[in-house]
Amino acid sequence: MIDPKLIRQDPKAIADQLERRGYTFDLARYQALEAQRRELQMQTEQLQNERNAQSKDIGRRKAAGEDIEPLKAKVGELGQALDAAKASFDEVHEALEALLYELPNLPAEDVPAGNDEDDNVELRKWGALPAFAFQPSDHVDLGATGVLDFEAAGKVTGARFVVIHGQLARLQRGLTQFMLDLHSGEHGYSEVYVPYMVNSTSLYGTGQLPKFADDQFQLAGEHGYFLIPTAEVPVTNLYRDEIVDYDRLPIRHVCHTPCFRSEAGSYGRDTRGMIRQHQFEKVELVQLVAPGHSWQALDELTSHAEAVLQKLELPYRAMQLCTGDMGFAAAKTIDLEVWLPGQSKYREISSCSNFLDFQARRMQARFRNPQTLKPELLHTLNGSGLAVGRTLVAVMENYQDGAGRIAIPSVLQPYMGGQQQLDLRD
RNA sequence: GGAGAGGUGCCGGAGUGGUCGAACGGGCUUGACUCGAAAUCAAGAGUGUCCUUACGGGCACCCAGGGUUCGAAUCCCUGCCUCUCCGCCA
Repeated sequence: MIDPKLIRQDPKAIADQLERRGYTFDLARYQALEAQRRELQMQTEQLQNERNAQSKDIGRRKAAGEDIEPLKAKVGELGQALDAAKASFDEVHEALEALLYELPNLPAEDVPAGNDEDDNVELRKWGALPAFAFQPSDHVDLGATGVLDFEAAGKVTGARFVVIHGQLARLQRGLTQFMLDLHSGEHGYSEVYVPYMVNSTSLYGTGQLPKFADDQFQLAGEHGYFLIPTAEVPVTNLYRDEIVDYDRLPIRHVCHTPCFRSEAGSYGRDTRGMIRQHQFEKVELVQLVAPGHSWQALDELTSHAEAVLQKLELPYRAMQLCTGDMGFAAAKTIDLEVWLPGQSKYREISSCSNFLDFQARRMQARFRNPQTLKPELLHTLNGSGLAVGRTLVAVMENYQDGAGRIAIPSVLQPYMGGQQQLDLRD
């Protein structure tokens, strides 16, 4: 969440910055609530002060053997006034908190203004687009031999799931292994295994709740746990309510999990194939760093995700998201889009964001400043490195040979028993 | 699933109704000693929040939420979590 002090200091400036990303901050409502909060809080605390003082006095007089009954009655009345004041304060305070929890992060200054993905800015392109001597197929047609079975998934579960068979399933596993090995071996990330279900507090921490409850899968039953929409949630929340030593920074984790998303509100989109599924595999990069290091960390994290695409020799471009296309918690986001010959389009395969202290404030994820010895909020970042399902799609489409086979990128061959190609008809 | 024990500050660990934001020990900071370090000695230091230009002051926080009371770390209820034993089980 945005620093409440900052908002109090200059609500108009905050409203202006939020307006950049298309969010209208209800200034009048905020200012009314804030004025009430201030008044009621001062009143409540003063009453509390009085009650505390008089109760202590009772203690003293009792010890001295005095008659305390009249005093007890008097302080009892004070207590009732206090309860009433406190109830009003709680109500206003809660409303104010709710308002603040729904505010998206402020976009960083250098984020281009815009409404949607059409206003995103291309930062760079990498790799030559593959030239085919034939009309390239998309992954659905390539997998139609049965290795990608959407019908079976529909029977077993429903729409937006997939069953992957044989060598292709192995290739997806190989991709996952390759990414984990690369990030942990060469990029300095520590691998971590986490629960695939989380409690609601964790989702508040990273910002999926309260606003995006519809995007989550919640389990029935007494716990009401949620299936994770991304490893970002459990991994970042590892540091909720923690004060980490400065010399442990930066914290870097790589984590492979399945991700579960309801995809509410995207009913008509990407219904074909495995681009948009309710369940997909992802290797996630998460960093927690000292403030002041986070912008550099974002560049590094992005380059780590790019390294995967480069080693797989998949052409891609890096896009800076405009204010209107960024996620709720992000101050700045760079998307990586991989080339998909089957669609003749670049499609998102990674999204790398700096959240500054927005998530850390919600989570109270802090470190101890070695100079002041005081706890301060960390900065959090994350990015896909990469979305494995979509990477599998990209490998299939870019490495197809027009005869039902796909070449296996050389970095993946060790994970495929040394095979150089894969026959989709097997 | 059954039975029991427990959750206190950065860590360990006292505290069973008032003067307890919390003994004691460790760790930490500063100073003394030292060429320097270690050891030792002395002093200091929780977190959040509100008011205040500041100085300073208030309030809250002993797992969480309720309750009893003039007053709760301490008593009662509920929940969550941890540990031990029995049963079951991948």
